[in-house]
Amino acid sequence: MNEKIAKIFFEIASYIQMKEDGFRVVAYRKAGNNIRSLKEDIKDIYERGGLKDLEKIPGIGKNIAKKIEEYLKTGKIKTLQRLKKEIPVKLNEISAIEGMGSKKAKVLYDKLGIRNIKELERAVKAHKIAPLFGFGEKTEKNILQGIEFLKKDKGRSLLGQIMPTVEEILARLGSLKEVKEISVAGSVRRMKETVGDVDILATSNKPEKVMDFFVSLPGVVKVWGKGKTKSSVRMEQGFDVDLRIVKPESFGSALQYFTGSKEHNIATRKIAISKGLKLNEYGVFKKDKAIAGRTEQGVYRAIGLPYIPPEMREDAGEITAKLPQIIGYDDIRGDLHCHSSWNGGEHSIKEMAEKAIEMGYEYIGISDHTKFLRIEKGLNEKQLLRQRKEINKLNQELWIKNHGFRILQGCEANIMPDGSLDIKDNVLSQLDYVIAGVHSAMKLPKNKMTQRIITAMKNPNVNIISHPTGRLLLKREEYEIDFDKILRAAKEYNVFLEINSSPDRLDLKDTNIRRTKEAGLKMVISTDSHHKGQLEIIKFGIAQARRGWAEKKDIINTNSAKRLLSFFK
DNA sequence: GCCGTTTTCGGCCCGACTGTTTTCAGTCG
Repeated sequence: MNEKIAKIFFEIASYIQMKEDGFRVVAYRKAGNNIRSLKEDIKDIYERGGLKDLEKIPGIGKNIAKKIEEYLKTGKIKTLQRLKKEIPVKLNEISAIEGMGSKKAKVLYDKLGIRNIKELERAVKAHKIAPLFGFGEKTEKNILQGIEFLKKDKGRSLLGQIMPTVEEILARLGSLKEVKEISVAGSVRRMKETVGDVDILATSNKPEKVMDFFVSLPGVVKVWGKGKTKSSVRMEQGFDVDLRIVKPESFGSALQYFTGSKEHNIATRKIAISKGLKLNEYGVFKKDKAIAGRTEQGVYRAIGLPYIPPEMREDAGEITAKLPQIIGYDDIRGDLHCHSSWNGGEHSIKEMAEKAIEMGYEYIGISDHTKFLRIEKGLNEKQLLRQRKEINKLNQELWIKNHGFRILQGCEANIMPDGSLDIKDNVLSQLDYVIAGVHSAMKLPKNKMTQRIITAMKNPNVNIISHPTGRLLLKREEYEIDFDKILRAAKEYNVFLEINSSPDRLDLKDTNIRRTKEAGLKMVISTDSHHKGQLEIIKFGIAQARRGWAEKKDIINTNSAKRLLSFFK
């Protein structure tokens, strides 16, 4: 519910912004952000304490509290409906294009009557945009590029966005006594960074009952089809879920078949054929006799292959190669990229550390933004040194010592366009480690961008490059860099590349992870948490590392703090 | 629209970058 209500307030803010740039816009955005990061469902808060408790949430006053109540009671908010009626522009759609916001959308609507992407695309192609005041040739080109980019990923969602819903569906179905076995399949099981639809597989002696339950799950907005073996629904977040019920003796082979990838399946079927066998979703067959199918392990064994983890099933050599022992989901011993309340985040260093201890970590690295990033309340030299003192003090406290835990201090310094950092070296050298990252001027030409990052790597204080290629999934391309040159420099200057676990980054991506590993370099898996709950997204970074065939030894934060720090020497 | 050991009114919201302009608005982080 929180995410849904937060989105509505962001939407209201954007519609208001079409007309005016005022503090109301900021207020609605702030409310949206605060609702999004609530630990408790806002519905529960309301049901327990009514309007009064809603108003206790920072950024939420009388007015917005009332709107939340209105939504919880009626399922809509009149203000938003009125705004949409007044300006019938699909703002969500248009502002999904990089570089497009409320103001530009307003001009396009006023001058050309453009209401959605389709009309916008037509206008761009007819060159009606460039002559408008404030627009031009470049804008036209950028819009077209943005639209193409959106189309390419149309219908796909971020894995991290849908995962909570998937896990909930699995839990609900799994709790039915009629369900024997259950598993997610498809690209979700392969932990692909974006997914089209969700496939779930189950066995049951009462399929009708399970299907009845499935199509009436909370959040289902449309039932595409419902049968005894397959049902398909649309969830309110905009993705589809298929549930298939198969016979127990075929569960393994069906799981193998529906997990894919398609290319991996073609390759495995060829292997089967070469051994005089037949592999399909019902099992592995010798002549007409099933010799496997009950379990996935059995299927791979029957065709003479080792068990291949789902994350590796992309026909990227996994069939023929000697499989590495890829990193496990429990191998990480600490998180090095975490922001604290010093950056305006919700949680103090202590709270972040407590969460890390709860997760079984041995250390946490606090790496707050530095001064160039004003909006993130970036720290200056003085503040970093003050933070150093606070961390030293915390490390002396019993609750930390008793856990053998340690807080490390880093920072995430900004790499300026010339490759310099925004913090003086004599301060950087007093931290336990330094992350450097690009947060501005992302459209530099390839050689300049490459040189910029390499210059930063040359700084002897720099240990890690955060989100090295700058991509934002479904939104922004990587910036142009010569990745091989970056790898060579990383080796020469002993710098580690980050695998950023944020579901919209996952940067490095799987193929770059593999290249990095093959170049003989180690990496670090981090969350870039701005909130203690986000420490849990490490699983998406680990998944990406597994997709890139990284082993435990390739990831430096699978080591103890002591060993880890020795890598930075 | 929210907020208050200065306050119930008057602050809050910064800077770089881009693509437009010829001094700046819009967007993004």
